[in-house]
Amino acid sequence: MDHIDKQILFHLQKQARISMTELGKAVALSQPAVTERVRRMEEQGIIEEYRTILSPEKVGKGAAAYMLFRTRDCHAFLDFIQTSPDVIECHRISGEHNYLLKVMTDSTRSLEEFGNQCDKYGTYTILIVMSSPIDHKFLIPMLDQASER
Amino acid sequence: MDHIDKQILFHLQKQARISMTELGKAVALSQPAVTERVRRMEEQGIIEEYRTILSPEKVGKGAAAYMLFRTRDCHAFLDFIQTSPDVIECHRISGEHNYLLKVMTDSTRSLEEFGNQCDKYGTYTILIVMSSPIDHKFLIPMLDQASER
DNA sequence: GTTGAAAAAACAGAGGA
DNA sequence: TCCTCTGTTTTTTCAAC
Repeated sequence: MDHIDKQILFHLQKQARISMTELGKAVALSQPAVTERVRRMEEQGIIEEYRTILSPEKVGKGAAAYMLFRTRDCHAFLDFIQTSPDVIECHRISGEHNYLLKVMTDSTRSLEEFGNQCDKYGTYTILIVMSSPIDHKFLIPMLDQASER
Repeated sequence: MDHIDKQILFHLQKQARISMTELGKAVALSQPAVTERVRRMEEQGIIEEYRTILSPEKVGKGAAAYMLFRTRDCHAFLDFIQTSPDVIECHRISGEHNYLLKVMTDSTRSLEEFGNQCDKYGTYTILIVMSSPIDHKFLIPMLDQASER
C-alpha cells in the first residue's frame, strides 16, 4: 500500500459512489490504473465494504446511548442483543464491565424500555449521548505532501 | 418513506456502489423509479453519504479502546481530539463523565501513549476493546412480508 | 503505468397508462 | 407515481505501447 493507494482510500471513504474515472482525476492516474488498484485492495480485504449512511433522526433512531454491561451469562446475553434491532454495536471490553453496547432508538422513553428488557441479563449503566462532536473520523486522514515519499 | 423506500435503503446500506438498474431489480421497480426515489431521499437528508469501510487491522488501526473522560476545560479538550488522528468518535454523555471517546491505534502501546497525551486535559478510564461481537448493525433491518402494508 | 477504440452498461428524459 | 422506450453519456474492457 503506497501513497497513491492511501490517496484513493481517502477519497473513497467519504464518496463511495465516485466513478473510477473521477477518482483517477483526483489522484492523477488513468482510469484503468485506479480500477486495478481498487480491485486489488478489495481482494486484499483492505476495502471491506461500501455503506450508505442514513440520518438516524430521519429513520427513527434519534436517541442514542451507550450501556456498560455486566453479565454472567454471556451466551444468553449475546443471543438477545443479536436479535434486538436497537443494539447497533457490541464490544467486549476490559475492566469491571463485560460489554459496551451502543443502542439507538426513537426516544429516551424507548431506551428505558430497552433497559427493562436487559434487566434479566445482568447489571448496567446507561450513558445517554447528548451530542456527538465527532460522530465518525475517517481512518485515513488527508495526506500532506511530505508523506508522499 | 414507504415500504419500498425502506427496502431500497436496506440494500444501499451494505452495497453503496450498486447501480440503480440492479437496485431496481432488487425492489421490483424500474430504473427511473428507483433513481428518483434515491434522489429524493438524498435531497431530504435521509441518505447522508456513501462511505467506504476499511479494515482497521490493514490500515494500522488494529487496537481499539473506549475512554470515559472527565475534563474541566471542554474547549481545549475538543481542540485536542479534533486534531488527533487516533480519536475516531467523541460523544458528550450524561453521568459522571463528560465524554466517551473511541480511539483506534496500531497497538495497545500506542493507546498508552495517547493516554499520556490526554493527562493534561482531565481524568479518564480506558476500556480496551477485546473483540466486537457486533461491530455495526444497520439501522434499517430486513423487512418481512408483514410490514409491507 | 499509458492511451485509445470497441463493447457494455448505466443513466436521463419523454410520453403515456 | 410508475412504466416502457430511446438517446446519450459514462464506464468498462481489452488491446498495443
